[in-house]
Amino acid sequence: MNTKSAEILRAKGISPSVQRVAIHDYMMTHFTHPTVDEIYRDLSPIIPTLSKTTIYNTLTLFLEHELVDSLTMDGSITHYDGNVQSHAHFQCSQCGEIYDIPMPKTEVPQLDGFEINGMKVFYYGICEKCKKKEI
Amino acid sequence: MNTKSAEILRAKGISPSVQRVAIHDYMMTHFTHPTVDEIYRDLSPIIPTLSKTTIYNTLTLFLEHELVDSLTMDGSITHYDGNVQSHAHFQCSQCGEIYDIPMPKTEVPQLDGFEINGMKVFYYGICEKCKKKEI
DNA sequence: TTTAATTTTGTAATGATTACAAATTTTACA
DNA sequence: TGTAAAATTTGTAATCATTACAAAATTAAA
Repeated sequence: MNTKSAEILRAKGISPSVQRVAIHDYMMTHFTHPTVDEIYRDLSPIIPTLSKTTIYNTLTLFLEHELVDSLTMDGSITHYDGNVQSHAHFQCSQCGEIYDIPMPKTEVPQLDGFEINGMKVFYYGICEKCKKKEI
Repeated sequence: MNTKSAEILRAKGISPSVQRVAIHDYMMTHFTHPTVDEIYRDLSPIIPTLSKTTIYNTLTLFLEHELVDSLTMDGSITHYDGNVQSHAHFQCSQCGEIYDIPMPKTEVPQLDGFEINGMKVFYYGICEKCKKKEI
């Protein structure tokens, strides 16, 4: 039971159950943009009764409290990101890996009457590793 | 049978079947970011035997030939866009509608050894229509 | 404690997408 | 033009991610 995660949850008014603390701690130590399945695979050995429904519920709760972010870069699987600082993402179309990259500076679009409260920037291409394999 | 669409397909080396021409023509006249279901709903009265599988296959083919673009803004449904010119998108979190907006100018990120060949920019917020309803 | 509220769990349902094989249509060319 | 081969479409079934839901377990409150 990670005390740091428990405190962060309590500070948000979220009661720190074993599952929530474990998932929060996982997200704070794995900035690998995991999917629900990956989290389940890694945590179920530690919490044998853990169910995927709990992971879905918990991540939705964390999203509402802005403790995590979600991204769907390829139209099928939702990835979660424990890094909620502003940054962009790059996905390699060869190996599928998602990399964090700095958020490019942009002017805020002028949309009269629209309220903007979020932005996601995705880049696509081939990563260095896969580039090297090509040769 | 739209001649213009048939020609565009032929120019790409795609044989212009009735279904492909109809779907292409639909995308060139409905810049509403339709889903497969919406396309199916609108075209099946015209082509009664049309199947969703064909729509999926055709859109995948069009994606490969860069005749359309796809976007998954909310993690669940894939929307297709007949406008392949560079532009960004805004989705209203209230009504779900997707708006085209100009692509903001950005510096290209410096990623040594990475090959970038695509970029997607999504904004989220509340659109003018829903803003007015709030009052 | 006892009760109420919250949280988790497992199963079933849903919804989008893909696999696949049969049927149909199109294309190539004799 | 006729025929065979290739390409395309179709419908159904399967898959995969996600959600619904109600029962069980846990936690909090009185």
